[in-house]
Amino acid sequence: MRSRRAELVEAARSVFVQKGYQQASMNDVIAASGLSAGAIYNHFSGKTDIMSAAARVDLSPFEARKDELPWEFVERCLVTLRHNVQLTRFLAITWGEAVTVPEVAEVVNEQLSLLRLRVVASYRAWAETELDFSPAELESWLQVLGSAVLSVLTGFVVQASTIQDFDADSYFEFARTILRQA
Amino acid sequence: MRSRRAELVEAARSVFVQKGYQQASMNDVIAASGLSAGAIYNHFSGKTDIMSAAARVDLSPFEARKDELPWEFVERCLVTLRHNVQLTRFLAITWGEAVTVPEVAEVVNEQLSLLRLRVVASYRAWAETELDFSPAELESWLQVLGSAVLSVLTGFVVQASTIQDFDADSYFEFARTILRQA
DNA sequence: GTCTATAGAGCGATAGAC
DNA sequence: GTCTATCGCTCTATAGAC
Repeated sequence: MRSRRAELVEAARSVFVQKGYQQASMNDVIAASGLSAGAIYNHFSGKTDIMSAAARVDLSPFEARKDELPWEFVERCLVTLRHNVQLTRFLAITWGEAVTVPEVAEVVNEQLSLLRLRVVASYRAWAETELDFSPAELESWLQVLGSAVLSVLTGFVVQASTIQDFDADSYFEFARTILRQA
Repeated sequence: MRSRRAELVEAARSVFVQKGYQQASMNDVIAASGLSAGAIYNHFSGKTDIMSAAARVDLSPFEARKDELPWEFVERCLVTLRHNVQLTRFLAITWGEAVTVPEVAEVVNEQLSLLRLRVVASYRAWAETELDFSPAELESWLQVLGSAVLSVLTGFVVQASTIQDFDADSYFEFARTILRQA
């Protein structure tokens, strides 16, 4: 059974994704939770506190599976985003909020850095058995590829959220081209 | 000489980039402009109106020059962003705001679509003299390349704004690799 | 076209009962 | 741990003088 705190975070997130963090009022969050002001403030110190908790989305769908090739992993991340419009919207909102709210910035930095680590680890494991790089070459190659993958993922989120006639198919074709060129 | 309206938009933008659109109050904007509430509301119908005006940033640095190769054009866009941290931050904030504020969404959609058109036009002009595509192949290739370039640019904005130890050099190396593979 | 003053609503957060 | 009631403040926007 889910903890009350997790329940409140989920309610808050559903409000933030519709209205944005700042335009959503605590009354909105309270109404969505089905509880009362007192209940919320017993679990969170204030609005910023619940904002940073909401920003910490579940990253378990963005974890490489065993025996999954690096580009399969990344493409699965993209597919997850494509099929979860609410999540994609929420990420775009959150990244914008991170620029001006330090508590959100901390969470976003943490999560994007973790995602980069996972991507790099996936490519490293593959490269060590399949490619013939010197250690220095390998690290440099991994840095560049980390930038590439993060760009593919963040680019998808921004464009899918803001461009009206966004062409996801062209985007996937581009992504596949990038990811496989080892 | 700059119009009063443009002056007010500039003041508003300097506030929004520091505090975010919603957290900035009209009093903040009024103070930054050096004028008064009455003056602002004489030129704008309300806060949303001045927000959408501020979101419409100057795109003239993101225009291809004559005889500029496509990847030179895109790399110059990246360099412009790299050297203008305030602009990069502001774009990240604005794209987040676009998700929940229709008036901002309209501007962002318009500007990113224009940018894509410019990129595609630049690559098309080059491809027509240098490459040997059939018309159908060319259009498909341009779509994919448009996605690639927009991803490079939006990815830079998001990562530079949110990742603490963002490595711009690796990013540029990745970008150059992408853009030149025709 | 710009000013000052303020209306009127909504905000985040708290107190105290249960 | 959750409730209701409410405080004190800030917000956007307007009115009316100049």
